[in-house]
Amino acid sequence: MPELPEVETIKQDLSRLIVGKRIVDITTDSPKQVRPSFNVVKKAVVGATIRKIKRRAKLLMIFLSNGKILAVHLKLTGRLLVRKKGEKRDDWQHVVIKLKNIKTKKQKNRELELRFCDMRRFGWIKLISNDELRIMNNELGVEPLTKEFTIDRFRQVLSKTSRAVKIVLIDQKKISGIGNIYANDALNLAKINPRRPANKVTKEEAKRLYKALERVLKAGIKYRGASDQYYLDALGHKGKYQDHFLVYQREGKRCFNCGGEIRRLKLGGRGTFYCPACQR
DNA sequence: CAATCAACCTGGGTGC
DNA sequence: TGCACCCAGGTTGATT
Repeated sequence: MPELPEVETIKQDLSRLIVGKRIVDITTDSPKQVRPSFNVVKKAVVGATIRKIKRRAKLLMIFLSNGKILAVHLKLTGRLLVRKKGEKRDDWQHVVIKLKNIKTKKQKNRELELRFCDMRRFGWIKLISNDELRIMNNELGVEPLTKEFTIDRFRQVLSKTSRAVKIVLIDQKKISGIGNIYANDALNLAKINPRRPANKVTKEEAKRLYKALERVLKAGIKYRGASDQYYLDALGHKGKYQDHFLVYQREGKRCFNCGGEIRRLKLGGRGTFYCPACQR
């Protein structure tokens, strides 16, 4: 599932592959995923040049030369693939943004396609203005791995609620970008039970969790994301963080901290993996 | 405010 | 082989 490290990996790929290219066409067989409407988006983006790619939380922002922004959310099964024109259609390919290199003239192999693929079709591409970007930004919580995310800020977030600490970690309005995989693994690394009320996490534990979050998110980026079934980077390659999962999807296996047996429970409707022996 | 749940979708797995 | 069913989990929105 594309969380912060997966989206960051794609952001790095796209920055290298498509910045400076001009959008010459866009097509879709799933117009509901293009907002506010496919025709409005098409009118706005064709002819524009891609200036910059940014990530905010689990969102990718594609900045265009005309001042507009394409925000992309991959949700559970979205992919953004860069392919050469004419390459074989990808699985679940639903939106194609056709690109041309602005400087070179007749090199056919310079024509690229940015393909939005999405098995479950929960993802979306949305044309937004700078004002709308500001609003989205304000609705999202603090971004981990930035200087704004201090230990004090983290402790303040935790202190404000008695909800389970794992629920708070994945609440995008509190802290943004963390999803199920990295929340589970960070709690294991910090040896904290996912059901612990956030405001009962001690100062020492909060410090451990803060460091654990940084460590698992950076590991996720280093290994170019976690590919279970669907996640691929922009060139269609799998990530490798799944080979380093601490507890996620490791029910019944041994905890790397203490050798205990990893269990699974439901928390906030989602699968939660933890080691009952060392996460208290 | 918090908890629960349906909805948005599709494919993989299971049991009959 | 077919079919009904459940499950995966990011996000929104309705309900309790």
